[in-house]
Amino acid sequence: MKRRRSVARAAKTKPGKNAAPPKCAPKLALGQLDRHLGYFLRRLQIWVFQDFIETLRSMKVRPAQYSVLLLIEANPGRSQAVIGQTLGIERARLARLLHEMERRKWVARRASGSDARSHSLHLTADGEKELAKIKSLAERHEARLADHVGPKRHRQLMDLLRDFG
Amino acid sequence: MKRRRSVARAAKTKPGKNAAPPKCAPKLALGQLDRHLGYFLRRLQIWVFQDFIETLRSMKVRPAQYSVLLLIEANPGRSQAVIGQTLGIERARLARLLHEMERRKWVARRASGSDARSHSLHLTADGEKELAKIKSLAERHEARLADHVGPKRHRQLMDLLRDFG
DNA sequence: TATTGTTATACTCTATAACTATA
DNA sequence: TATAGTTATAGAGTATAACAATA
Repeated sequence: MKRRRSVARAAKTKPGKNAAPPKCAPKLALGQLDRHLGYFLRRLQIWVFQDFIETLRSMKVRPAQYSVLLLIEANPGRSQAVIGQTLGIERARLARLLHEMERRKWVARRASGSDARSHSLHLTADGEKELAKIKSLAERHEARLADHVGPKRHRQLMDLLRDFG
Repeated sequence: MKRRRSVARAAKTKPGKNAAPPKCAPKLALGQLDRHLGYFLRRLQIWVFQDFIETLRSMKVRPAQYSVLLLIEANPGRSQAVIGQTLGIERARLARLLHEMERRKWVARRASGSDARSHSLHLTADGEKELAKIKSLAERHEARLADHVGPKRHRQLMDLLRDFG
């Protein structure tokens, strides 16, 4: 043993794959984990995020960005505070997120008429055009998800989760 | 406006609350978000993690650590590779996670008899004692979760999510 | 005094690369 | 050559603190 303190210093020799290989599942006992809804929720959530990110890689859009774009589209002119509260995104984080989307010319922050402190958020023409493409990829992702869990289970989960909260 | 470049430099005056206030929900239109299972999955997942972390704050145990402890308890002697694959935790991250748990004297890494490269993982007596406390707190969290979504929905979600995968 | 948006910092988590010891 | 475990680093995401402008 003794494998510590002897490390890489940006030597760069070969690519070297390190990602978790598919392999056969080892099938361990889950113990108490089997009684935690959060565990199963999280397993599926990981799958969803990975598939979403993979499916939308060409557009370089992450789940949080996508949700912000959709919310601005459905509620143009609202403030950052309201968008952030609805999605549960910290206003500090949302500020940086929007800065990036402004840089990409997808979103415009205009002065609010009623309150000089707040910005009113809008999609640009470019943003709307790009969002159309993004939405079609997101639909492809959703179809894959329905296929992954089974169409019936997909519908049941949607019903259960949507009409609470 | 013009609120950029004029910033804090560890001035430290007052605590100042910055966290998202509860407030009344602004009730925005969700648009296409309403058709994405991942969105609702994530909303609930965020609630679960926050409640779990809060409930187990006194033990300083996070969800990933908890899942590793349970899996070692249910499968003593297995290797890091197998534990990590089962939980979907990168081996790099698991190594640091276990380093921390070893420091706390909850987990012991022993040499494997069959393969000198791998470690076999076990709970220490201390680890088992602490895990008992942790599990009782985790049960309290699970009860709160059942209360949050409703006992019936909790059971339905568990059934749907458990028997797939 | 409180709120909106901003920047900064620290920590967790994920992903990847590179290294060692061993197979 | 491949695998198990380690360390390092970079990027998201979360949480918190502090600030300027405004209410």
